[in-house]
Amino acid sequence: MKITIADIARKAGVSKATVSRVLNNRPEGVGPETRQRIQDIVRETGFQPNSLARCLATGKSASVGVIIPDIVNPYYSLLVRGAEDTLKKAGYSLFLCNSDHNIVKEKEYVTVLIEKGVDGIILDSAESDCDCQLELLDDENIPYVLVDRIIEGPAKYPGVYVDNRQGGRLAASYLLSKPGSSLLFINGPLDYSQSRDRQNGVEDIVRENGLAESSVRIVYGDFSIESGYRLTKDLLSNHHPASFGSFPFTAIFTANDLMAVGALRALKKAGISVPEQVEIIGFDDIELATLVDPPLSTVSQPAFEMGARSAGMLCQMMAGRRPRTKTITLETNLIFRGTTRCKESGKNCFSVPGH
Amino acid sequence: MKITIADIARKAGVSKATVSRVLNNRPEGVGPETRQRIQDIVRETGFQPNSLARCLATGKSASVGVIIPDIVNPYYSLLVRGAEDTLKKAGYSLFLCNSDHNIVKEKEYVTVLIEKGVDGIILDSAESDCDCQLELLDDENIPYVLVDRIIEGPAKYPGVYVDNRQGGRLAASYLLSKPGSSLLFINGPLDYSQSRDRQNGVEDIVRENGLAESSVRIVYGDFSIESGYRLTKDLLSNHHPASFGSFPFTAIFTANDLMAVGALRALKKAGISVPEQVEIIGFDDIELATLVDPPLSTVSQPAFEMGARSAGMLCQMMAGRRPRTKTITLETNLIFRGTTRCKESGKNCFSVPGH
DNA sequence: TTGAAAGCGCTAACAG
DNA sequence: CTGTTAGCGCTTTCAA
Repeated sequence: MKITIADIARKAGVSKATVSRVLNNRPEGVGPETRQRIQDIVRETGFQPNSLARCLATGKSASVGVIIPDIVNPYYSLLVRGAEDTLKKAGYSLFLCNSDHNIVKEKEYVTVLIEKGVDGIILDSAESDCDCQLELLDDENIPYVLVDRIIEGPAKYPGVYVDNRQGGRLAASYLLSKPGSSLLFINGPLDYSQSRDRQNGVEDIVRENGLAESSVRIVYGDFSIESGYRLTKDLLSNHHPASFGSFPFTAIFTANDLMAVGALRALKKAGISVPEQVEIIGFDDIELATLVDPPLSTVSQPAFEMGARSAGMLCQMMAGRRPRTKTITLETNLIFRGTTRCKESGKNCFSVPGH
Repeated sequence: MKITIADIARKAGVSKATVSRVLNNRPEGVGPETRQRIQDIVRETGFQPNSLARCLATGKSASVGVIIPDIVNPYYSLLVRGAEDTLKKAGYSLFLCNSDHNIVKEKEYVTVLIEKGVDGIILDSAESDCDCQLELLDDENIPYVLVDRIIEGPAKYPGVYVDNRQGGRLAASYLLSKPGSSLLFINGPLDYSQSRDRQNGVEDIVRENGLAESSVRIVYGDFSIESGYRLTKDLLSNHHPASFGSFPFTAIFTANDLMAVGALRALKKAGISVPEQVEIIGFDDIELATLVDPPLSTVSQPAFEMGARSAGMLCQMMAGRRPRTKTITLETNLIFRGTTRCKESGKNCFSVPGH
């Protein structure tokens, strides 16, 4: 950071103000040949303005913070990618922050980001019942948009979500459509709003179709492959030992793909064929879903788009415009692959046999 | 960004300088009770110093840029995670930049980062024969460390790499250890230094053991699952059609895990059993490697550690110390899983049968 | 059309 | 121990 605007001004025999004007492409206030001369000098010298100084002067930093639980999780890395792409187009840089699902780290990051003078924040919060970070942001008047995880509170916060309840409905409604079907729902921890919503979705279906309570059993994993495996295996061994090769449910729905992969593995190991004997539907549609054998049917979440949309919304807010809508809810989609008997969304998979 | 150091100073009845001293925990120069009083006021008011202003004054920004090809690739996200963790500990924030393997974008980002006043840059470069970005950095006297990809040039650049040649040797030496073995090496594009090095490694083994040239065949994919699949399939169908269920090589080595997954799939589809008929070794050790069936044996790269080490090195440089070593080369490891007949590193898998 | 000057919020000598 | 005084590099009135 050697050469400054003052150097350019001196070389061009003008004032810093004039140089600043051409640097910022202000149409008025500079004669064409003066402008040209300055531009030439800038090019020759390879001068790069110090954006820190500019930010100090203007009060905006052209950077935003993105706080997510963990970039290593493909769902979040896709989301971040979506955000970065649209942010870059709008001229913003991105501070990446991994909270590890830890509300303390999350708050630390919010503080750091405020100090850095970010113009806005995209927050995938670690906790759904705590809005103290948001108070900070509100105090400082820094725009933010929530993503993925809903924070409950008196006020409605701007955010981009996916319709998790609808996703739950989609899966349950397919899996329970055939008479006599029964469902094992491996959900995530209930302190995630996503888990609660998805569960509401499957309960909707049970209720709306007047199904017996016993037709669905809900257990809780921790979103890991291992927990999906273990929970499924537990049911296999607790089941009557004589019935090796059978399973007490006709289908499994899991709150993410990783647990579905675990369940699939447990079933295969027990000699139960998928989807012939048991159908499986996951949630997320990560790349891995297409790579297991058979490829996993799943409820897809548009992670990239969520990142992009939240960034777009934030840009609006940073530009001073109130966004058109305070929250955006994206659709989920049921993707039929190899773990459901129905293989394509095109066919009418929901029709009850015999009708 | 409302309340400033001047406000605090006024409230405490001292000068800005004094407030600055306690803010920065300078031990000397402030009386204990003055210090206490100021700290109290800071706490009450929830004052957060503007780090932009601080940076302008000190000339350092406490942030570094990380440029990688694509955060969606699990290898890079792990690397970034490693960097972030150690950077955070040292008090730095991280600007994330995805270059998409595009040298133009990469240069853009280098420029942006310089303007942002980053204290340093970690660069996983998109091109191995272009060092013009580095000139920029050198001009500005901004420390940087290269990672993963070697940039050739007159000077040796500071960097953290993995011993790709050694990785190639490891795989080839196992795969070619048995008499009569032959190897299909599915490499990546040769304009990647990694590809060249890995190829050198397998060629080393051929030469050192006096094997026939024909014992290894090299083809080139693009690191995608699809290319691994296609390249393997080509060899299957070009092979004598009558010999369905056989393969012209006893083993496959691929330059990354994704292509190995593709190869595995092609083989399975052709009814060739892995590892009984053909052994496979990949490269990288991404999570997916453990999830395919059978789980993939592979040469592991310590992505997280590479990120962490490069960050550590950069911190040294940013602190003004020359790092102990200019380049760090990390070891690769051969991980035996299900696609090799040998299943554990513990056993002497390299012994020639009959000895 | 251009320049002078006053900051943006903080740090860092240098004096008291 | 504490205050004064300059800046850091750029933007932005307000005059000229």
